[in-house]
Amino acid sequence: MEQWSEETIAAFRKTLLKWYDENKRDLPWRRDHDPYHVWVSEIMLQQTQVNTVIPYYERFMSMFPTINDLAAAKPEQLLKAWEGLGYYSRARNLQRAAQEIVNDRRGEWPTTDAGLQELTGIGPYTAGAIASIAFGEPVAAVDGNAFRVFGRLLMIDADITKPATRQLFAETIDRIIDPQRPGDFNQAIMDLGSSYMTAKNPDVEHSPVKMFDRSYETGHVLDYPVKTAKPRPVPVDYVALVIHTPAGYLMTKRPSTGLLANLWTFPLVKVSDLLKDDEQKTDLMDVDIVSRAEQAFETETEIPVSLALIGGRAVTHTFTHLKWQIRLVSAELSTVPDISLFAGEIVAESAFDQYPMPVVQQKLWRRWQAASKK
DNA sequence: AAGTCGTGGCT
DNA sequence: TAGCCAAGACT
Repeated sequence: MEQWSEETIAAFRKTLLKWYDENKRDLPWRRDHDPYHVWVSEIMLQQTQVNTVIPYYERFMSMFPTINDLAAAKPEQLLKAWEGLGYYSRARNLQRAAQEIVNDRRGEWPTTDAGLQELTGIGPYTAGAIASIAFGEPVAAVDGNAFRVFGRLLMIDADITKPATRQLFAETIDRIIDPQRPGDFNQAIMDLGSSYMTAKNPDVEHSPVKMFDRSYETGHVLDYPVKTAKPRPVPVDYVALVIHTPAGYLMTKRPSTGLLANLWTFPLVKVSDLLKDDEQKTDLMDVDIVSRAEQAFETETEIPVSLALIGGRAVTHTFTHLKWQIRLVSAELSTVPDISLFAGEIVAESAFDQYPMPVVQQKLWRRWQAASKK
């Protein structure tokens, strides 16, 4: 990898910050340096694009204007505000950290990189971002942009998917960051990484720092940053149970840990759980799926139902590591059953907007609506 | 160290 | 389409 002289570092800072001063994006969380504003935006922006975050951020700040409002909010209200944004543990950890600050620290923020990392949900990147932007600490904020920008500028050959590599980048950037304007420096790197130095279609020719870009000079822009590919999502078959009663639909709240924690969906049964140990999934016809789902459902709930398969292709929903393929089966009940043994509620359609539901449930609902209107 | 944890955009 | 990719943290 390249090593920059003090002169090069000084020139880079000047060039980068001049460009930033003239071209920085006007984003809702850049109106001030309030740590609460910086923090909420940084959590939302984890693995999420700016354009997706903006409306969530605006709505969130109107619902929870201060950290005290967030600390005191009902968890279900918070989850509703996060609905559709994904990585829902972020919302839970956000409130935990708010309570840590409000209750344990008398409302006083830690003001250092190290202190911020002690808060729930704040890791090395987010701590660096808050410390530099809100508190002026000259510390790197090593996110995907920093990996990409400095990986290319300096042609750093370390694999960024390996945890140990983060330290190498942090040490490298800590020597380059402008100690007078660390927050602006880090944000300038982010703006650069989302404009001229994107992953797929970079425009280095017009980049303000192209003179500093060793990968451009040598024709290896797209070879950086170095990373190993992630495994493909694993297909998993499910059956969704659409139980309609005069009072509404049977809905379940997912467990408080794991995928889509605490969100509400139609009851979902993994098809492999319906099979005997020696049976192969491909041996079963759809009618078998229905009868077995029925048996499993009544065993668990004692709710008498007669299920019918909703035809057509499965609803598919892909997560980072899983690909759910869901077939719908339905039952129309003329009376409201006793669900006291069932971990869920019967929810009127008019009350759906009060329950946080993941996107996959919204897909199932649309498919059910389309099928039931035929 | 390697898996887990969402969603939408883009090619 | 299928496969990346996007301001990561936690276990």
